[in-house]
Amino acid sequence: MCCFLIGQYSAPLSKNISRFILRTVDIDTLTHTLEETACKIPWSPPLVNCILKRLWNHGPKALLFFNFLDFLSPRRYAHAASSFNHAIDIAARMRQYNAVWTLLSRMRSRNITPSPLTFAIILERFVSAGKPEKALRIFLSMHHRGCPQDLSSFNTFLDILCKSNRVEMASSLFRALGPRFRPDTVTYNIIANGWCLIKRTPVALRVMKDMVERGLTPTPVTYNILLKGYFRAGQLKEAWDFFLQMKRRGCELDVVTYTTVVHGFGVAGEVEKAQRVFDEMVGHGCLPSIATYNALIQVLCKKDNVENALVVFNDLLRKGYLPNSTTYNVLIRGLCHASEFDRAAEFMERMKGDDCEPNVQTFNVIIRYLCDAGEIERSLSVFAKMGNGVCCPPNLDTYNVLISALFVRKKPDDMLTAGKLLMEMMERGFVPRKFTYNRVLNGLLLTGNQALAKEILRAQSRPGHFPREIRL
DNA sequence: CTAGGGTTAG
Repeated sequence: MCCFLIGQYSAPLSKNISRFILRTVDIDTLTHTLEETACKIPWSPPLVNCILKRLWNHGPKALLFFNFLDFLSPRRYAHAASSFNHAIDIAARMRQYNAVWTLLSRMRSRNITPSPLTFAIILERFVSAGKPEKALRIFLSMHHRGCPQDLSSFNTFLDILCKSNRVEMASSLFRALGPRFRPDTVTYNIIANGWCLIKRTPVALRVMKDMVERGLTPTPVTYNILLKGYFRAGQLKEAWDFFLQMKRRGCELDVVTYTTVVHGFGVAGEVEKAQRVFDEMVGHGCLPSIATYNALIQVLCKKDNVENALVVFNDLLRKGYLPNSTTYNVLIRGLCHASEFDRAAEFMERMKGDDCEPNVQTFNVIIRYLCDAGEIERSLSVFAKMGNGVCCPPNLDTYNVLISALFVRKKPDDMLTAGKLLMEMMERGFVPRKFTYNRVLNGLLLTGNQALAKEILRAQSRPGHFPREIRL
């Protein structure tokens, strides 16, 4: 009963708590209030995870909150493994690697074994921060930290490398360690997909052949990977032939296959062909999913016109499909692209009715297009609608788009705004690109904003600062 | 977060 209630209320409760945390600027007030109210809140892992997700784009506060709960007596609350994973993910994204290791060892001292997921998170962050060799060392030694290496963690690591365009490294690792882990179909699919991601479809085909020679049977997933690869590489004819061959040979054509083809032809400008494949799939016993609709809508927005996309949107509603946030974001982008900002705003309102709240992407699209149209003020007011980060915290993209837009007109005031945004993003735990950082700093110095420049320099010297370095 | 399809421009 108790669990049921907590589960039921954890969404609104997490919203209130995370709003309070985001709103409170003063760290001592924050800590005191948390201390005073902690005993009245029914902490549970789902609730804590919910809050951590809402604080995702404010890393320092997320870690502060995590840390606060971690120091309550274990009788009152003890973090679950999943919460540790979230905290580790957040720390790693802020590139606070010391904090990552501290959290990992604290996890073990609380008798929680780091799971393969914990390591997947760590490996992913190191690879995407441009440190694949470091990631490799971590992978090779993870059994010393309580997590065994097996085929599935090997596959995960290969996949992480491939998704960050490190196929060559994945491939040589595959050759070197393959015998030890006994690769399966999944392993081969991951590597083939890796080559497809960098448009090397012939190599992907070779991997597929190797797989067959090794006695493994390709699955529908394998074929879909290759099919998508041809489209991505711009090999339309090969893609079409491959699709026909799949049909001829009686391969299972599933909804993913059709979505790939609709999207592939559409973005290549062959809208009619995309539409035809979309129309024929039902006759072949395959119902479109919302993703298929999203693909078609995006294609019409990009290569045809928004009004036709809206026809398809109304059609899916009539058929009883539930649009998701991607559906709305695609349409909103289409409307923005046609400079229909007011109608875009209408759709943003409409989202709320369909229980998909506008998300960061929604805001980012509108902010981006407004900036492109030179409407900086309007863009900033949409940014302010993110509730100063209380409703929908901005992410790295939001700041990047806005800051670079502030360099277009040569207004001194814009530099001041850019400086404030840079300061804010750093307070929220984002690591600005060197280029952005230097550009804003120079801009501030040239426009006589020495004070703010100094403040930024001070903040820079203590990374992850809010309002002082988070101690773990 | 052991593999495949929809969101961001160029």
